[in-house]
Amino acid sequence: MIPITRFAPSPTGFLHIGGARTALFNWLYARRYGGRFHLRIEDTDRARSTPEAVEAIFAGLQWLGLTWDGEAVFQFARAARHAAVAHFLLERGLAYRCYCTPAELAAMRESARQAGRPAGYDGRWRDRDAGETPAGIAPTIRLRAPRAGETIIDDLVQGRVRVANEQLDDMVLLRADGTPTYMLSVVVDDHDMGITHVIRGDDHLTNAFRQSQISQAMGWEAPRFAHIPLIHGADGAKMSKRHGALGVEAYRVGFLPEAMRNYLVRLGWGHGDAEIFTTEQAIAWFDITDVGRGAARFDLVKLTALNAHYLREADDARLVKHIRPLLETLLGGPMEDRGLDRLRAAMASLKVRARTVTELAEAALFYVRPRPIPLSDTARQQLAACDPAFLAELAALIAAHAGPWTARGLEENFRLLAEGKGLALGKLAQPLRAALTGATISPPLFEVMHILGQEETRARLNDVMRKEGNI
RNA sequence: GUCCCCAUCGUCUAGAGGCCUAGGACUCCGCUCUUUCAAGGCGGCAACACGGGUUCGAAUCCCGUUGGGGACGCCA
Repeated sequence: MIPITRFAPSPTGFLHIGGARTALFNWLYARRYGGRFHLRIEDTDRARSTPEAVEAIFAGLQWLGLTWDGEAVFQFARAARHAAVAHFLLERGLAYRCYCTPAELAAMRESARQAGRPAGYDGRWRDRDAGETPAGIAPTIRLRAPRAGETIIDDLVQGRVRVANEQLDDMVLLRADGTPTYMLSVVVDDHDMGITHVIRGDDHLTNAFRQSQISQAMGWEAPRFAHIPLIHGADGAKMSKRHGALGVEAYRVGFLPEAMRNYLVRLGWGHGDAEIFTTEQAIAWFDITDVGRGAARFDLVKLTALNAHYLREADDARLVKHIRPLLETLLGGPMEDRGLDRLRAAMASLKVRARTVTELAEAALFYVRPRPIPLSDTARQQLAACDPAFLAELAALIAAHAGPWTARGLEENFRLLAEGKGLALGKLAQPLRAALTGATISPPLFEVMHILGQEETRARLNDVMRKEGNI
């Protein structure tokens, strides 16, 4: 069977990390078996759905590279079809009108709970005559669900799960205002869209029982279900929009999409000892039946480690482009071409030292800062502890540097000086590093000097000497 | 309260009865390399929740306990 999957978020907030993984699994499964992956926006909650959230979902999926087939389906637009299905069931006697008020239902739930019974609707309108209908109350339409027996789901992840039908109540299909409920809409849309595999969070597992009852009533074959475990936060509880989850856009600045994909797919799924692999490999290896049943915790530290890896692998020009806006924000203005040239030259050794794009930008900042560059506290201390005469000596060496201004040539020169004075190379490298980068840690010093150029190097050292001399 | 699901190092996982004195990754700690910091290389700490079965043999199968999670809406 060629799978047709779907990701069906409700646009009531950002696309959160758990939703992103659900989308990823659906996408992976469809790709793996040459099927199709659809996007359906479940916007039937008119009060809470927003166009901004729809945009956030589109943007989040696009960022992750999870392209969907065809046009996104907006569920609300199909409300008439959903209502028609409800009426069809009503006519067949497979559904009925219920005239309970919300207050009555609340009281029902309360007393059921007190009595230790399942807290659902008791079916009091299930078999009443039409003549008994109260005036002035708009009814809902409820499914006439089976009362005996059990409903069984053969879940691709959870295995065979069964529940006694007496645990399930007669769910509302159509609200009093005539709009369909989620439960109905999902079943109708999945059917109409030809969805073969419903891959979603296992918070929907109990919904699957109800949905399969609707399918049954309509005489439709229910899709295969695969309920994947939720992602939990660091506290071990469900991560959701309502509970501490961040939207994927919160990660877009600092993380690479390939890192996020790799991280997310490893949450609940693995392929032997494989830790770092391409999306193509993931597609080739992925199978929904291999997904584990235990919930996984979201671990930012590991995501960061993965991101560091992908940062090192990433193309230099791409990263320069990526950090440019961050840098311009830090700088408070546009960057000169000269700065871009420096970044391109420096990126190779900058990127191996950063774990996030944000860190990368911060570490790159000294290259593009206008003089005099600010010094960190530790850099300042190192410089203050330095004999001004020594700094002058370094400056002289720089000014007098003959031959090509290359990392290698500079290193040779400074090694000679160090040897002549009986000093370790670090003794002269550190004050220079502090002066040129404003920090005590940086990419290799002679590379920095090379990229900065002789003039800038000389000037930065001078800045420091003047200031130190004035102390 | 009722129902459902889950349970291997701190975290993510490998493991589908003997290959397990339980493997990998992240974290942490050493060592190495080294002009700083990284990266790299080498090494280390660290787990089958507990109790019963089944079996010649169980991390792997069954039952129970405990712990965790989820669902119980005219939300999705």
